[in-house]
Amino acid sequence: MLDDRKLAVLRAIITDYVRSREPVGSRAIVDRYHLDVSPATVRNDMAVLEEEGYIMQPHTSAGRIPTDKGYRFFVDRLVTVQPLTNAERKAITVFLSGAVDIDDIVTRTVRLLAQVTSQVAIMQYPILGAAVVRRVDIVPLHDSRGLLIVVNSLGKVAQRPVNLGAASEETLALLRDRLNEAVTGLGPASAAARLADLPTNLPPELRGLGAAIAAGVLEILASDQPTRVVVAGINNLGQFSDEFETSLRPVLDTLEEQVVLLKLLGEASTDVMVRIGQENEHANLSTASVVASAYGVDDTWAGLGVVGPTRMDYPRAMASVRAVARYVSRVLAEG
Amino acid sequence: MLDDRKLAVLRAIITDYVRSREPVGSRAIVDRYHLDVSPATVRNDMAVLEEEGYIMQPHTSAGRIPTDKGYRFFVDRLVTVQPLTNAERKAITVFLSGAVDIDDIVTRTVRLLAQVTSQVAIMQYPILGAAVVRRVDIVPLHDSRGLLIVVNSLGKVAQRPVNLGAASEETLALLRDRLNEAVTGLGPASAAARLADLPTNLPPELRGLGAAIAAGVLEILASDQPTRVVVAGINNLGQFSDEFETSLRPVLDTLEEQVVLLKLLGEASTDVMVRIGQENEHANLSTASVVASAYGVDDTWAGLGVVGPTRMDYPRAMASVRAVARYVSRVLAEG
DNA sequence: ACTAGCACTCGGAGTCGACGAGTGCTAGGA
DNA sequence: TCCTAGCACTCGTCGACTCCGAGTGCTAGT
Repeated sequence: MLDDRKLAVLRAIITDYVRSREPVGSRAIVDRYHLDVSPATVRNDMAVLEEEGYIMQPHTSAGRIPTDKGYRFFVDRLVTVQPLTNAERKAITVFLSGAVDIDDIVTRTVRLLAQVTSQVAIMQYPILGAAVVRRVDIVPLHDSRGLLIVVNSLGKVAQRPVNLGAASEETLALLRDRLNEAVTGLGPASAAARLADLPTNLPPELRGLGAAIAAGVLEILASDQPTRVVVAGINNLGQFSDEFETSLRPVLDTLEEQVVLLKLLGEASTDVMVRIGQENEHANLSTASVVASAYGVDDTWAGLGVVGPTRMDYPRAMASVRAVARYVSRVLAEG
Repeated sequence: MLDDRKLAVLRAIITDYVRSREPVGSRAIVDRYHLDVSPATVRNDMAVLEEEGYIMQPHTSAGRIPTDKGYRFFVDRLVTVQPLTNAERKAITVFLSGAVDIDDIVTRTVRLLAQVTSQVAIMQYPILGAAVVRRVDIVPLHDSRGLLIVVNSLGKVAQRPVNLGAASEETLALLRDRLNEAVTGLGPASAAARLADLPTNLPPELRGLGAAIAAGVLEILASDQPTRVVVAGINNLGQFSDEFETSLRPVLDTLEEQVVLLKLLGEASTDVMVRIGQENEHANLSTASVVASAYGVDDTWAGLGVVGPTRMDYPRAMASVRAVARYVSRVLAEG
């Protein structure tokens, strides 16, 4: 149905249109890609491609532009993801290796991705479900206020305020030791189970406080799930100010909505996922494409990717997203 | 020089222009503000105002629009900052009071500000210089990797990776105790001084590790200064897509540059600071205005504010920024 | 000091036609 | 059967032109 030349024509149309944002005509194709046929032949091929829904004419007497379906076909069948250049790999590793903690890793990664793709980058905080608790701490601040701190094996530090009443430093030290004995080295689920028993093993006068603290730690363990999404490179949308024709308003709106972004990234696969235009569930993104991948360690994955106009350099975006996902996974595993 | 009526005319021009984004003519003013004079009289006044540089004509036969100088005069002399409505106050307190930690306070505040002003909101992380160290912790993760954690009296938790070599848990417990004895209750400066002595008070075989750890804690204390800036409400720029006529690209670019934003906010005063158009040092912001205020507790202040087109509802923005700064200061002081 | 009247300016919207890129179709050739 | 040359046709873009009206500045009069 689609012979090699037709595929070449489709590829040429997409490539040129991505570069120039202008409809591509038959003559331009034979010129720039020296196919050894005449424009008329290409026109016939284009008629077929249009019939099949891969390309369309914005106006009767204009060249063709790719449809969502065309991009999809291109991504599925015509793309060979080229690996990044050595310089790019180098830049990535250098940039990521300087990070001092998890927050920093995330910030750097998302900025890096925005920069190498010249698109808006989004990244979900790592999901740390598989991590085990390394330490629990109770820190008095002032009056009866205090802070519960939980550190896990991946270096993630979570905290929550707690009311300590009039407990003495000795009392807190005791509680702290008991807590650490109970949960250190356990995953969230088993730690939660142990916490339930904690108050019963305490002297009666400490049970109230112990229960409050156990509840606080439980909250921390539970609240680990709804991770945040970080965005970078919104300035890159500037270059497309006329791209998202109905102004880029809806896209900006969407980028502010954590929930939508989380959902987007939740669909990321271990390789590379591409959602093109209308394929996105969210109406605001019907003129946008998302390229995302999963990253993480062990069996817990979170998403990361870029958002841009459907007219996007998919091979490049896919390569960059995949590379960054791999490198950040490695950094997480090591650090 | 400028009698009452001329001031009224200036105020009318600014008010109408902010609403409609269209040049304001003499007839429109007498109609909408029932001054009891004829359009011709207003025209004479406008001629004077233009001579003085407060307003200008975009085209020979168009109405007038305010200049930066006109806005400046308006802000300095004509604005009476109305307090917020009760509903607004209520919304602010409710929204902020649900925060669980400092990160959360910042995130909520900046979103809130973006929402009530319908502009882009920016907020510097609180400067915690006056806080005292509450606890230092050393947490082994795996292999020789570990994490240093410093908690201060405001509940801010800072962390940094550290290489622990082959130290046993007992060794770490000893170091931990010594560290806490040394610096708990001290401000950053005096804590830093004590840290220098720490290794000399240790058994010889621990001095190396002790020095490494002391250095890490010092880093944490020192790195507290270059605080981050958080941005929210970029989607609100959508409504001004034709406002920043040369596209909003430069503004978006600037919003991604932490350094510039920090500098902007560094100038915030305890009441409200307004920078209009060209008054901004950064060239990218020459068509934008910044309304900022300082917030904080004790004697340490950080900045928070909004960025928008020079055509901005200054009275409203000023009132909102001031109110939010005050409420968040209160929340910080309490929590 | 204000106002009525008037000539003038100039941007915006609408019309028109030339231009050209690109098409689809048909007839002829490998 | 597939490709090509040629050609008539479509239609969007661009510049030139006109018209309209909002808004002005000025002058003379109250």
